[in-house]
Amino acid sequence: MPELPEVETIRIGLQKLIRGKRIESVDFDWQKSFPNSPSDIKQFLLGATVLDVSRRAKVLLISLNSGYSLVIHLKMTGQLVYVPSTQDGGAEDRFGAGHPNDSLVGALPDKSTRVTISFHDHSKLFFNDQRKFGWVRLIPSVEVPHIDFMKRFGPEPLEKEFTQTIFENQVMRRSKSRIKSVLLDQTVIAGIGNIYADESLWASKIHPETRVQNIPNNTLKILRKAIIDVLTLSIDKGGSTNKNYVNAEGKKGSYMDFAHVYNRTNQPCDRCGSPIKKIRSAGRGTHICTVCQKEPS
DNA sequence: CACTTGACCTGTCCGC
DNA sequence: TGCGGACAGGTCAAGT
Repeated sequence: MPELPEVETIRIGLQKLIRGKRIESVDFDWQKSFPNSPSDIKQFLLGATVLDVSRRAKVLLISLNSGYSLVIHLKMTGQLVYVPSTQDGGAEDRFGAGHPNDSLVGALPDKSTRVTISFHDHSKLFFNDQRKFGWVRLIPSVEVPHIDFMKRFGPEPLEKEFTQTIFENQVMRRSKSRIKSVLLDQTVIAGIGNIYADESLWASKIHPETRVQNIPNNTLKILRKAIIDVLTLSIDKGGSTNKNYVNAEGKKGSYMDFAHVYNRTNQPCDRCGSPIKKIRSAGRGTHICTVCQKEPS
């Protein structure tokens, strides 16, 4: 899915676009994408107004004045795209002049649309998901922080709580594991996925298969800073569009233009010029510079 | 324990 | 051009 920077980019967009809007109707195409009962939806979603859009890890939270929140996970291929009503600039306007190349979505709904939320002003929010792994759930807002998976998330890497001490304590909980799998563990740090794990490890010159216990403390300092820098830069660039990520306005992110290893197999390392290699680590495709990132002994 | 595999799904790309 | 297999940003459960 979208990782932290992509979800955050969507959050920023939705906050601006849908806050204060009243939900008029909801349509589904794929029951598993939205498993709540029709009566819950009728009672707590229809007619409700959007209060706020927030994020925890890779989960998006849309709180409503009914006391419920829409909790959304985009997994691998989810998109949340807002389309204004035709009166204030509809699909033709948006995708026609101006930005012909930064959009990936055409007229909506399309074949991957799973849920459509229509607002009172006739604007719409589309939840698209090619692979159907993503989901939307309606949950009482006060219960959201107590859901199992929400409680288990580690610290937010871009919040003050992500101190060097906390970071070291968290990764050392898995001191015998390989660093790449630890970075992907959402209970250690929230929000890092495959792209940003690879980028952070390249930036700190750590081989992904290194055991955490063998990483010196000063290198862990560099790694924490690399994680923060990589995620911050990506949010600044509107996230990474490798395949089908788009923001709330249907537009691509440009972080892939700044990536040093991810999806750059055989291209020269930006530091030393030797070709980037693709290996498998933690069961995932993993990109490294074999010269800069020394294999653990 | 740590780690891998399979499952959830659809689509694309690569080699034959 | 067609076909089979590998692979894709995430996460969970089950097995080694």
